[in-house]
Amino acid sequence: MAAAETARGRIAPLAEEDTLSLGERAYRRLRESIVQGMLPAGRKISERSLATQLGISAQPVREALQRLEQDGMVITLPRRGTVVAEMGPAQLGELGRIRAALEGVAAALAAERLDAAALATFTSILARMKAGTDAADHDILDEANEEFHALIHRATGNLFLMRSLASLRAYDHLGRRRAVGSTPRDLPKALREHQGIVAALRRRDPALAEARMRAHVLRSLVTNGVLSPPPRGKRPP
Amino acid sequence: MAAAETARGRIAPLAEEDTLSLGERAYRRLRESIVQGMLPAGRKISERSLATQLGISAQPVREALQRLEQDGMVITLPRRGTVVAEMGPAQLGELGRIRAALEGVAAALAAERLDAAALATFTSILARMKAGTDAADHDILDEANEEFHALIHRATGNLFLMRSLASLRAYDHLGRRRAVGSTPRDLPKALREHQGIVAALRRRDPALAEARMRAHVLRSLVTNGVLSPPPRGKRPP
DNA sequence: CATGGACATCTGCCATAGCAGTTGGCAGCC
DNA sequence: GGCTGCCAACTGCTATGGCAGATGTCCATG
Repeated sequence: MAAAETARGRIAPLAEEDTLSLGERAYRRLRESIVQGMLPAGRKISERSLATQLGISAQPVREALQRLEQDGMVITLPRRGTVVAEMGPAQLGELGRIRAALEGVAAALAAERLDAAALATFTSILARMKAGTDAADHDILDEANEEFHALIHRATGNLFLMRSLASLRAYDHLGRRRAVGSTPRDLPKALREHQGIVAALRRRDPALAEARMRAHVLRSLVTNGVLSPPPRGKRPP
Repeated sequence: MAAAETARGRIAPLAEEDTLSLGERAYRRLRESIVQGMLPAGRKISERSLATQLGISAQPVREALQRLEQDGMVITLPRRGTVVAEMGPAQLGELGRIRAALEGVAAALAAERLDAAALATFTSILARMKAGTDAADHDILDEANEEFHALIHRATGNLFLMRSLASLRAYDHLGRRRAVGSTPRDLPKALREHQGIVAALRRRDPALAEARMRAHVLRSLVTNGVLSPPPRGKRPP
């Protein structure tokens, strides 16, 4: 992340590398700037000034801000301004629970539509997860985990689901900060959960895949500190 | 009820009906046109021609189309055009299952945050539902049902959830068409489900409220024909 | 008749300019 | 000093124009 490395709140101009639209690039840049910590909550954002900072017009910036508002990351009051939304622990927890539910539905849909090629890819991903777990290599684990979920999302073929989950996963890096160094020894637990999900997918059992995926995401959120209590049912035995 | 009815000397805020932005109005108009059946699937939409039809500029139309693409209702191919997305029964079913999951999360969150005033409102809504069920009055039932869910959504206080559910509920009128005249006699069943959900909310039992809400939405989708099979568990005792 | 290439025309995308509503502050009055 | 009203400087919002890329047609060429 060398390009966007500037003073706090300052956004570097957009590089003209890709063929993506300016609005799309501005959207990704801004979302990254928010979840990374620059552009803190409550910060005022002006279409014009931000446009000059990015070296583009105000129109693509406006589109990016509207998409960010759809994601809940900014709030714009008509004729008054746009500010970065406050994201307290409570709201992060709610978004986590929403994401857990959606990941569950995605797993259920994937269990019905997955083809052989995707199932084979899971074998490779699980192998890398095993290696990363044994070596306690967080880089490998994060990358494999990303592919794991992305593969499931893609397998659903549902654009709405993919878009929603992409928006929600962006919040991950916001709530994970405090627990970055912890992750004591529940890495094997996460591995077993992933294996269990893949097993359910192979059996083409939507209900089981959904239950396991949802439980996995919820537990992951708990160990990462964004979801404080295990929301256990009221029957403790 | 007079809108400006406040304390002596107090002036009520202005209603914000027609102060909506052109982009927002174009978005709602287009979404309505799609779910109502005009603008059928595959129809090409041009920013410019649509702008002249609406009597506005191309920029607000563009914003509306982008939001519709986020909702999955249109697909725009860069430099080639924007077309109304195909919404087959399979996709409508998927969106229904997504919505069922999100409504469940909304019910769970509402069970934790609901205040006394909202709980009192549920009593009134349930009474109207009872009356509508006895009279088999679909207009009353639809309106009460709308308020029922909207109240739960609002109680969560989660903007992301509310936006997503608002987008998903728009598809309802797309899939319900064939079953409009049927609705044989499961109206009492829907009433009991609503009552059960409210009971769970009163007990502040998030897990129970979620399970009941999700089951209610899924069954509603089945009787409306958008979700064909009852996705029963694989143990048919 | 079949085929290929140039041109008119369409598309989404972006830049510029100006509008109307909001805010903050400063002068002027009580 | 405290309050009122005005003005300049913002803000988001919209209109207009023009850009490059994609499409379809038509004529020249084999």
